[in-house]
Amino acid sequence: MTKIPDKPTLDGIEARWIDQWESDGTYRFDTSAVRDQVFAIDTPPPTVSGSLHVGHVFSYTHTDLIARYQRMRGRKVFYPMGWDDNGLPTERRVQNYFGVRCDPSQPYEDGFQPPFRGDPPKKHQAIPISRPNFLELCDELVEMDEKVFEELFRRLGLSVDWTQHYATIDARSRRVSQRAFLRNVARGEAYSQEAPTMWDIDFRTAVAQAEMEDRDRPGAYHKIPFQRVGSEGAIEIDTTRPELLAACVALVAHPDDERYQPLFGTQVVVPLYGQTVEVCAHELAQPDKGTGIAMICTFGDSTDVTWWRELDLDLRAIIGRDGRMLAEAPAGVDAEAYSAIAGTYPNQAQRVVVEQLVEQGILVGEPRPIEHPVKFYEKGDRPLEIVTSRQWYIRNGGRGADLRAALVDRGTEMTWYPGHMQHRYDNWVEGLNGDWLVSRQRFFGVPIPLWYPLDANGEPMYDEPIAPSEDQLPIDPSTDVPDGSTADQRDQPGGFTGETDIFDTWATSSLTPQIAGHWEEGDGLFERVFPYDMRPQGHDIIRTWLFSTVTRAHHEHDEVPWTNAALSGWILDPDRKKMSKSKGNVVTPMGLLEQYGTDAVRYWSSSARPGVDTTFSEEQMKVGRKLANKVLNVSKFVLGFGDAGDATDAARVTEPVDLAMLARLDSVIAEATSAFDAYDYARALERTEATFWWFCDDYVELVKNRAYGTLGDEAAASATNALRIALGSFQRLLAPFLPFATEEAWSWWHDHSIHAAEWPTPSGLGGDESLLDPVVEVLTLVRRAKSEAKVSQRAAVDQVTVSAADGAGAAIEAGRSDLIAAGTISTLDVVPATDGGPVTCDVVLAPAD
RNA sequence: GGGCGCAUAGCUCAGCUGGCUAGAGCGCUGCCUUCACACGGCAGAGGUCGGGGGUUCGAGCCCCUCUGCGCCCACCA
Repeated sequence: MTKIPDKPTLDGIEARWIDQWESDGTYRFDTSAVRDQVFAIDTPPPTVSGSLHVGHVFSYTHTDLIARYQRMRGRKVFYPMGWDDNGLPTERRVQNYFGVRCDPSQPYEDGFQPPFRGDPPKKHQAIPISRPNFLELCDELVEMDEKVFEELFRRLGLSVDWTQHYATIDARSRRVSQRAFLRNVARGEAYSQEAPTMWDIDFRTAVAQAEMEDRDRPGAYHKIPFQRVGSEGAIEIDTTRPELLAACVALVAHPDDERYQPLFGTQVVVPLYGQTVEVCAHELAQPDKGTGIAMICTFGDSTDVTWWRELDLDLRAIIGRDGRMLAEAPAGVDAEAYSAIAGTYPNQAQRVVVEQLVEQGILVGEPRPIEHPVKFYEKGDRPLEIVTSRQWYIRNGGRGADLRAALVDRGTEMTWYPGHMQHRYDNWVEGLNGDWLVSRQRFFGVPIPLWYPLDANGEPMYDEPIAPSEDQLPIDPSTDVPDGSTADQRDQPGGFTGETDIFDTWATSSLTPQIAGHWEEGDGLFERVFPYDMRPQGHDIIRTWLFSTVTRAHHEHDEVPWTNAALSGWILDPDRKKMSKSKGNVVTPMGLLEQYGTDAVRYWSSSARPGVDTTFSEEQMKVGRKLANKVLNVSKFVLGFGDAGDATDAARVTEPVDLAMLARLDSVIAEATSAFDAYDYARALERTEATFWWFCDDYVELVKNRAYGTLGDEAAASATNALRIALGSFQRLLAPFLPFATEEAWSWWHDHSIHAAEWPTPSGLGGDESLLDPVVEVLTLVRRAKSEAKVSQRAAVDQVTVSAADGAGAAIEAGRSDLIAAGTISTLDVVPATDGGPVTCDVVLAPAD
């Protein structure tokens, strides 16, 4: 217990309590707790290489509200924190920050110093460095970034147990990720395959379906005739990608299309390049699109892949991994014609091809511009191409109806907040069109833990991968050697070669429950936390993080990884514009916390309903600051009555008015509790806050004279005990939202943290809640009379005549002495309302002195 | 093309299974420097609940329909 300050203030409150909580271990997880006592949270690991923004403050506050509530309900809260630091975003940030790029052909340089640490000049040419040097810089930058994130999250008051943290690149994460994958391989849930895949030509890596997005891009239909073989005439097709004519392997129309039925099975000649292709039939061809007949290229889009596979067509690839047209013309294609586009990018090739078509009089009419959706990697700048390569996949139902149905069912085994978010999950799973591509041709990530034997010719035998044993994990197959082999057998015929690909970041972050819970690490933690109680996350990553986590848990544990999914909404700019960057004064999360105070910013976050997109509002933060201030001031006032200490005596609360207040408080406790149980923290706050202001503005004003002792000791004791009981409840009801102000005020009369205190329960004293409304109504009418007369609220009143119906009249009688004191009233008469209408007042002010 | 969400005061939003006169905060207007709080308090003005139908004793809430905004998904000829 500390002394109540004369002038309570919110300034500097955060630093003090953050230190206190840390040294007291207030939020430390009890590792001896049994599963039933535990509330486990699968915290989203933020991408540390990204910038901090108010969205972090927003959604992480929501999780913390639930954590604090559950802790006060007596649950042992498992609330870890992770950092998502592996993967492409980190690589990109390292390149931009240090002015380097990874070139695996470079030798390692001991003690390498990058040319820059932050902000290389725009003209700077990135310096190529070795993969190990590059990874060292990744580690260095990630460590810096994580410090900044941790500082913000601590300042935000997150009740995280910081001893339970992980990073998706750390040894435990690599071990868990590799172990889970190897088990997938052993059970046949993961497999490798040489196949056409979506490919980003700038990052030079394969991309999964979940990471693709459509962007509208201008294009143009080009009408091109294909001469028929062995008969007169030509077939006209429309294409937006004339540069792929060299890759054309067939034409295709719908089998029911009468225009083309006579042509099925006949041959046509591809313009410019001369290869002969067949006219085929397939249901995916759309008669109403273009001319109703399309050219199939390997590969222009994913439909081409389907046609190629199902119609068993030739492969005539022309786009390489670097996105350029291959140097050599494919089989059957006129080499001289092809040489005009060899080595160019697709957009350059298109210009060349269209010129040739025009010069030779082949193109029919003018190209017709259109706007059409084009597939992009969500982090990429140029359209995805389709390139054939060997990749690893994990089955996710995209190629199997049974698994797909099972994963849809998993969605029904958890409760979604808000409920309609489940539609997005169903939508996504049901729309999958391939298994989950987990391998990436990148550098900073968890290595795929496999080697391949090399045959006598030095060719890898991909179907017979060599796996390490689980006790060897984590490994890096590019430096580690499989059991029974020696380092000098690496890359030698008859020897082995290491897998060079790494996992996509989602392949590891899909295992956050296993990583945070120390799955198979032998310390018994996992059994205490899995399946988790809550997965909080943004609705934008349902198709990635949420779905992939469900998939991994389904394969490994045959269970859902958690029972409740809580989805956060987005932050919108008040002007519906880009968040303030253009306005010069960038809004940084830390700046907001410093300007308004943490509690105020948390209040704004807390007032947003779960899953609802919310306007960024500094006004709301001001309101929050006001509320936090009020908590301090009313606490000081209430605790100023009577003895110090936390003792209250409910038995001494005897006045009907006081019992009525506690009855109202009981209702609010019940409402807030059930709202929190349904993850609706915003409703809990709204109900609590409204009642708290009513308590401060009306109830306290009404009874404070009595509390001072003007009506005797018994009456005073009733008021002061009721005030203290209510104060203790309000402080605890508000504690999840305003952890700092409530802790401060609580400390004035308690020895232990409010955040370890028990969630309030209804007093059950049986007061009549309806009693106070008529009393407060009279108080308001008296205040109005004074306000309209433009006199001080302290001004004396000679006579108040209240007209009220029976019930209201009785209530007002119960509050008579408090009303007289609060309103400075000499005579208060209550008369029955003649028409049973609302309470009215005739107020006669005392003459001014 | 399929799916989902939103539309209530000038602004941001509550209004949970239909039920007294539709609420809050901000903003606005007026007043009060009252012994917890001027980072304050008191009071006031302000709404045909997006349009149109329907069910019902009764609709902001349920049904149909239209309009506008936003999001998710879909094979890019």
